[in-house]
Amino acid sequence: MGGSRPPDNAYEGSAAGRLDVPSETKAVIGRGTWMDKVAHDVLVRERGLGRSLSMVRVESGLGASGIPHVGNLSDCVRAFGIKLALEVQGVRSEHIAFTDDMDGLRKVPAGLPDSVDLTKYIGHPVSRIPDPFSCHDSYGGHMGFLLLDAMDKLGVEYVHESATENYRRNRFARQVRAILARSEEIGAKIRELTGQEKYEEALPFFPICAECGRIYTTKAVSYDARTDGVGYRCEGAELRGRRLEGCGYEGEAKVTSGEGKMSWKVEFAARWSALDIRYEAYGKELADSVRINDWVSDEILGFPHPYHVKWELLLDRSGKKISKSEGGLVTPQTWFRYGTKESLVLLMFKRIVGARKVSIEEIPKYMDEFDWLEDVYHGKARVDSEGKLVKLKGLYEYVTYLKPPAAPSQHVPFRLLAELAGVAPKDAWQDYVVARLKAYRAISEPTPGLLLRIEMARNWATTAGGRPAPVKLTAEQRAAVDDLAGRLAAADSADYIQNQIFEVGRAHGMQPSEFFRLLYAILLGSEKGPRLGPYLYDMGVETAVKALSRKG
RNA sequence: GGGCCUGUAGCUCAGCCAGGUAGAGCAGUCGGCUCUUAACCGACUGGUCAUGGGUUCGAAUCCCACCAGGCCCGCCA
Repeated sequence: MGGSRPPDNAYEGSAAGRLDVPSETKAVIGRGTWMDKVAHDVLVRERGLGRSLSMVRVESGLGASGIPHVGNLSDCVRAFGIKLALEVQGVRSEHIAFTDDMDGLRKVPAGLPDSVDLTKYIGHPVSRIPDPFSCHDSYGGHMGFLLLDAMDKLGVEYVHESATENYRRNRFARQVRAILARSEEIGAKIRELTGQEKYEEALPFFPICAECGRIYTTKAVSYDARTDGVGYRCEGAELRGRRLEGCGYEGEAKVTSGEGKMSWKVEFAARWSALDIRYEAYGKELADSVRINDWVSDEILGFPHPYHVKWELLLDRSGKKISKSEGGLVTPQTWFRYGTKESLVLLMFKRIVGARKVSIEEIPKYMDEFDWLEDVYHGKARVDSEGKLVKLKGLYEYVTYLKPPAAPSQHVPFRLLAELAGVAPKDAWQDYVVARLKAYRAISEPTPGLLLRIEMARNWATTAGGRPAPVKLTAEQRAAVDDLAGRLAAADSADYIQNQIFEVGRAHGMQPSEFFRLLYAILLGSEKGPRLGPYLYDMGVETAVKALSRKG
């Protein structure tokens, strides 16, 4: 494959990430989703390159420098989706999840336990920093675990690799030697492609300082091919606008024994080559790094770079990039409190192009959309065209990892569940919701799956929806509410309470609708709510009186 | 300096990645469910798909240009 030119020269800025389909293919590829399209394009390209298709590996990267959020996870889940799509096309495939745990800690994220003073570990490889949660062998181990745990919960298959392990076992020996031997050429190329001048001076390798243990403060200045040694000085660096002073140590690190790592500008290429990766997606913030890595892979390592898809970053609800170091991020673990795994996988599989806003508020939408997809798949919901039907069925099949259940589950709109669960009496919310659903004839008996959803809906409604703020009442309103509270003591049925509300309202010169709004404001913090008679009755007379008597 | 995303009904958005008669929810209007909020049911109203070109039998969708808002890169990994 030496001189063969890859069909898409991503480092020239052309086709990377685009989904052009050859115009002659009108037939549906695979199951008709973007993943099938990508898998198809990967295979077309691989055939053009003449590479073996006995195993087509895809890779995703796992950041280990902070609490992983949904955006980090989506790269892994989508890579798994591509693996499934490749298998649909009849080739064997494997998903490598690669943890970047040799990376240095750049900033202490907010919201971590203070059992470890992390500020003194700034610049250290995260696999050599103690775990502030004290449950894993290192900081990086903990963060990596959170991602692997989320994948396990989602049922995503992967083969885990860690940077630390790979360097220790000297898995990149051939690549690192080839890169360092031609570092001058690479430095010039980096400057040409990105304007970054740094690697005209320094080698693209970061030794871990033998003296102070930090990795980003060192500058590699020489390479001896006979000894595999890199000479370096610990001279400090700019990290996120702040100066990190070096310790001044000068020494030599072996590139073959885990005493340092390559810069990201060349490390991806080394990984692709060493692990034989044929596909890897990337976020747009890495576009420049990927262009250089493609060139390094092709020209320095003689390994035609993997096919790429570029995804837009996931955004928070205000449209900003999700940041690990700021609060309010949606972790996979948070999502699972409010939504099913299918809802999260749907979010990730639905589209690859375009930005996605990710926030807790969106969860009901994905819950309901999954149910709808399930109905479409099982022929219980109509779709306008045959083409759309094929694609939607395909999407459903991928969300269920190509093992769709024989029959749809019990469907109740999630917002209805949330509404009911949110207003339900605190000590009997599940019974209350189930009783209401039966009354609405939404269900006859709840399945375990539905009970789980009710719990998620309650979490969603009580946490994400917020609690009612105290209401300020006029003297007249207070009198009316107190009057009602007084009459509740004698209540022996839901209907009685319902009727009393009307009577009390009128007795105090209010329109019924006005009085109802007032009561909803006091009880629920909203203008609307469930039928009040049964609600107050279910709540229990004493509790109801207490709730109504609460002073604003 | 380079690149990306977003712009569709009053509001929030879907549809765009593989072109085939513009959609949903909410809001509004009218009606039904015998006082009633919720829920539900029926109907109605509402969009030159930011703008201008191009390709096509056919464009919200593909291409080019342009306007507006936002983001990423040009420290670093």
